Amino acid sequence: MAKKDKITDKKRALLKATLTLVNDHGFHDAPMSKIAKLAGVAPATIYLYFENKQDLINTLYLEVKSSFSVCAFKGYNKDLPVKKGFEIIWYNVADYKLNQIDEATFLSQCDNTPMIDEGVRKEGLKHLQPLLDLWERGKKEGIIKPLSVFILYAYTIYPLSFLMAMQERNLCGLPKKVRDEIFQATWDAIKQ
Amino acid sequence: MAKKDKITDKKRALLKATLTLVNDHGFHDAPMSKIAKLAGVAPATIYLYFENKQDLINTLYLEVKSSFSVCAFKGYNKDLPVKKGFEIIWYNVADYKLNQIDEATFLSQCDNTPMIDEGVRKEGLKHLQPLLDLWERGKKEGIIKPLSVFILYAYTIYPLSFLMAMQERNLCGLPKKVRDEIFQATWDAIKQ
DNA sequence: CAAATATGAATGAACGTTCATTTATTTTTA
DNA sequence: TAAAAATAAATGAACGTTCATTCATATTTG
Repeated sequence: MAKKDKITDKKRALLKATLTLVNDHGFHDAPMSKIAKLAGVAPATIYLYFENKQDLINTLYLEVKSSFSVCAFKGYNKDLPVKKGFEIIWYNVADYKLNQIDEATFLSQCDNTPMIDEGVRKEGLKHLQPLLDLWERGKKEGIIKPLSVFILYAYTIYPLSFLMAMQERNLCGLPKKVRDEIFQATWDAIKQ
Repeated sequence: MAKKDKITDKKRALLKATLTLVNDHGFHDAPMSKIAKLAGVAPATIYLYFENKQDLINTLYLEVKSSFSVCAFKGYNKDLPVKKGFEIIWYNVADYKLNQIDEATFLSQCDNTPMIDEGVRKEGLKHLQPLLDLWERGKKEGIIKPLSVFILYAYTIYPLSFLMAMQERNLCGLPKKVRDEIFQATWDAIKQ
């Protein structure tokens, strides 16, 4: 294995370990010592790859947010009809939230605590632009209600976070048939 | 002032201080020393009213959750027609989330981090029973889609948490007219 | 005055971070 | 190419600080 790859490997192991521990116990109950141990590395080694704990968390946040966006827009292009395009993105997001549970749980936690620096959080929002554009087009074409993007987001993407958490606690299963019902509810909420 | 009331006062001050500090910095960045100082009390005094920090947090959670429920069902009774009853509850919840911001923010944080013991969290859910009963009746009468309570919750109550957070960050205003639009989206999502 | 209430200082454990070394790898030299 | 030198990567122990909690003492109350 080339030298460059090895470096990346250790960094990745640290990010993964942080994800796991923060999910299980929260930011401040995920001590650097445990992160290091789980990543198979000495505590001091973390500081070769990250400035400090906050930098580690911020980096992880942007990394995960970015991978989320890549998934969200797989198979999507802006020339598709509004409903079809929305359907593709929505199911992508649903798949992500229900399969990449660790990553999705981490993002939920970040969105609801003062864990992430506000600037970094803004940075992570940029990835969603294609969806905002799609909504804008849908409104112009009279297909989607003239609601703000925040409301559209609150009713199409955000509920999935809740359902993911419920599934994770074994309170609620979400097979394909149910996901289709959920999509219908989503569409009913935002369609004109 | 009677003795009993004084005790209650100090306890209340401690709970309020905890709420504020946890909202601003998160559970583990809200040290007992600062909680005590903000409540105008010596650190040791906390332990006269609470077993330990986790007990303080759990108590606060149940307290807030309970006051939330009281608000949610104000003016509601189970003999109202399904849509009317739902409308009353929904607007109550919306008012709570948009006015009692500190309490609502705290609950959001609790719902998305491992801050609260799982047992205590289950305890806090019981208060919502009248809404679950209303949904059940709505389904029987063919007014509401036959979805699980989790999905109904995800599409009617949960989005308000997101919109509250956005309003709090000054990213989005929510005047009466917009709240009415949001209610319409909610109803479209769950109505048969 | 005795019981209840409250205190501030003290305690030990745990934390993030640093630092003097060691170990591994790469480059230079003969 | 093989030994020597230089550099990079990684380490574990140690530091100063902060934390939740306790305790001996003081104040308030009935």
